[in-house]
Amino acid sequence: MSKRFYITTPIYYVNDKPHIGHTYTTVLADVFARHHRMMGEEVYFLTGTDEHGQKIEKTAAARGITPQQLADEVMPNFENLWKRMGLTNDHFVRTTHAQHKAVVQERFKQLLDTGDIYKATYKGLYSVSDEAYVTETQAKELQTQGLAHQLVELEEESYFFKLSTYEHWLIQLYEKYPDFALPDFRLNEVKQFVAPGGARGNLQDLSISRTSITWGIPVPGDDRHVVYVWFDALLNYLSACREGFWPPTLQLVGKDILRFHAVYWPAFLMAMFRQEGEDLNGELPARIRALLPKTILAHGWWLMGEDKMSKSKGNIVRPDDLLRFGNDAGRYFLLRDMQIGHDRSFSFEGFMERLNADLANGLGNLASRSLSMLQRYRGGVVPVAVLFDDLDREVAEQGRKIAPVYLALAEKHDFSGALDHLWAYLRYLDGYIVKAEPWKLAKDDANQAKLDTVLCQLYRSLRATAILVAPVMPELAQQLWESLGMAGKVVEQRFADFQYEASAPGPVGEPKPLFQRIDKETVMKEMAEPTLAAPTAVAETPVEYAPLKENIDYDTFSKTDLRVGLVITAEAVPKSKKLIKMTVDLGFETRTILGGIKEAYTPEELVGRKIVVVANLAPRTLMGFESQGMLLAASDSNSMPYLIAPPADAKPGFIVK
RNA sequence: GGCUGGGUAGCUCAGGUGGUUAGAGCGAGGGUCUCAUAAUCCCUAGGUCGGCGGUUCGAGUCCGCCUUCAGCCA
Repeated sequence: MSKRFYITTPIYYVNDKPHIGHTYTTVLADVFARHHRMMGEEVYFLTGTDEHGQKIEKTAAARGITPQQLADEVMPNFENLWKRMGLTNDHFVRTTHAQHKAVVQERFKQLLDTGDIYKATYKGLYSVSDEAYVTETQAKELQTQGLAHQLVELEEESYFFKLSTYEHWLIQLYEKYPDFALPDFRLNEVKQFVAPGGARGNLQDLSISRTSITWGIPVPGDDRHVVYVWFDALLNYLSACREGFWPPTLQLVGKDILRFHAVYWPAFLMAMFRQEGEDLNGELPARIRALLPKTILAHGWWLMGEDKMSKSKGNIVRPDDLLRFGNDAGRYFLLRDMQIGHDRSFSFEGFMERLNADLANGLGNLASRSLSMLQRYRGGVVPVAVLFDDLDREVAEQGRKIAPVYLALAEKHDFSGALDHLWAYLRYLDGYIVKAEPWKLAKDDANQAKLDTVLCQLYRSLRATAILVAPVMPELAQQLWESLGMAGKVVEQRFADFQYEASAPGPVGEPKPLFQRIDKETVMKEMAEPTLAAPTAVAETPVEYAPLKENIDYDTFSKTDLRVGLVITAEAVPKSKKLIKMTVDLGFETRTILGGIKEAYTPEELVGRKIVVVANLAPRTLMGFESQGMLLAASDSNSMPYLIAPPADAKPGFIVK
């Protein structure tokens, strides 16, 4: 039986709109899956959606539909995207699947029976505005912002998972099997969390149920409770596992959710799989280790410049931006530019430069010139290399090494390094062509054997490249494969069977451009057009409609004095996450106004903008500054604020009504 | 505040255990070839290797302090 490879992505929250982060994780998983299939392994590739929780419940209620209807409606945002991108996930799990619910309930009950889950009272600080419990750190932050009044201490009955029981085994897992979580600096963070400074007894038990939510999986035997997020979500990897594939070989996660995957998740599994007589304070049994995921791989984030992406800054990169030049181009870029584990800033220009340099000028041009010479000088029939000088020998040597080195780097999860290495080789081949000058050899009968050698080596190198990059760029690799006169599907090739010097089967085809060079300036111009006041287009995900407030009469409304204002200066308020301090010209006077829009707008982009101001609002002091008014912005509870913008020719001081 | 990890050419980054003129890719400038997708190839970057001090015959490379950025602290 061949080796098995079970790879997962996190399940994505259905309410989110897919962005480059989701795309990156899932593409990465797809590349791994394809790569391991070409290694001859049996692969099971799982992704899906997380569909429970309060947000879904609320949004659905506001729209007058059931949470399930809402989930059904938005789930395709993900599933269809992956289909459109040609991803090869073997299954798409939803936490609303009956199978999943059954497994969660069954496991919950099991752990209830073993005493790993118990009922108690949950106490914590609850943020009224966020409708969620907050952490100590978050609470402190709110207090420094003067928002302490939003916090209330709340108590509710909850089921707890005895996380503390597994501290010893967890620490052993990290110490003895450091490849359990990668990269190593992320594992360190996990260790610090479980045992800060090596201290024991820091793990607190985990609340895994809620009575305040109804949209979720009922706790077996106590349906006032619903299973809370992580015990529900993480178990998808178990509930949707295909027979015979357990445990997961590689689980991809963003760095933000590593902790849940590297602490809670193995602890849940330890609790489920442990047997009588196994000492929780002794050695971690090898039997248990073998039932836990082999590796959790945490990747970094795509940033815009220094910043995280945010919806209303208009700097969020959507899958379609990435797919603008084709699926394969996007895939290549994601894999080549992101070093796994590290953050990376995205720029559209960098994206295009990478594609031009590597795909058009690099591989595309090399294939084009090689194939064209094979056609022109040898009628498309690939000759056999017979005569080798030092340069040819070196090229052959490099050629034989390219696949082993590439595969070794890929084995270490380093596709960026592998592609980098392969492209260095392609550059080297361009140099080889210039040194060998096949166009001169062709003119001299005495040099025909030498010309054969050069053409043959180029052919072999391209064939190796087509196979190696097939998991990353399946379409482009197939096209190259066919141009080289090879039959069948390149993805059906097996790395182990590959031989650099294998003979060529058939005449090569006409060279077709593998990747069309991008005219950067034209594209940038096109993209610049539609960006106006609204930073991004309307979200595709359903808006969360807040319930209407009670009616008021006209007189009440007319007491509000709304004015057009022009932002003259703007600066971020130090130590505040949200506030920006602005000087606003109201025509008849100038005001200082503070607005909580820092997450959505930078001070620079505010200057010169016209906004709408509530001009007769009593002044209020925020973070030590007096705000003499309030600005108007639109949002739902999911989105960043969108500033309300008067038309360009409205003058400061105009009344808005 | 505690614990990590960074600050190296315009940009993105390499630089095991200290040792001659600090490297790569991209971008930019100049030149070349003509098989090729105005592609290739060659040359060109005068970088106080964040700052100060120390150890050493000799330090991006070790030590201390400072500064700054990022991550984790349920």
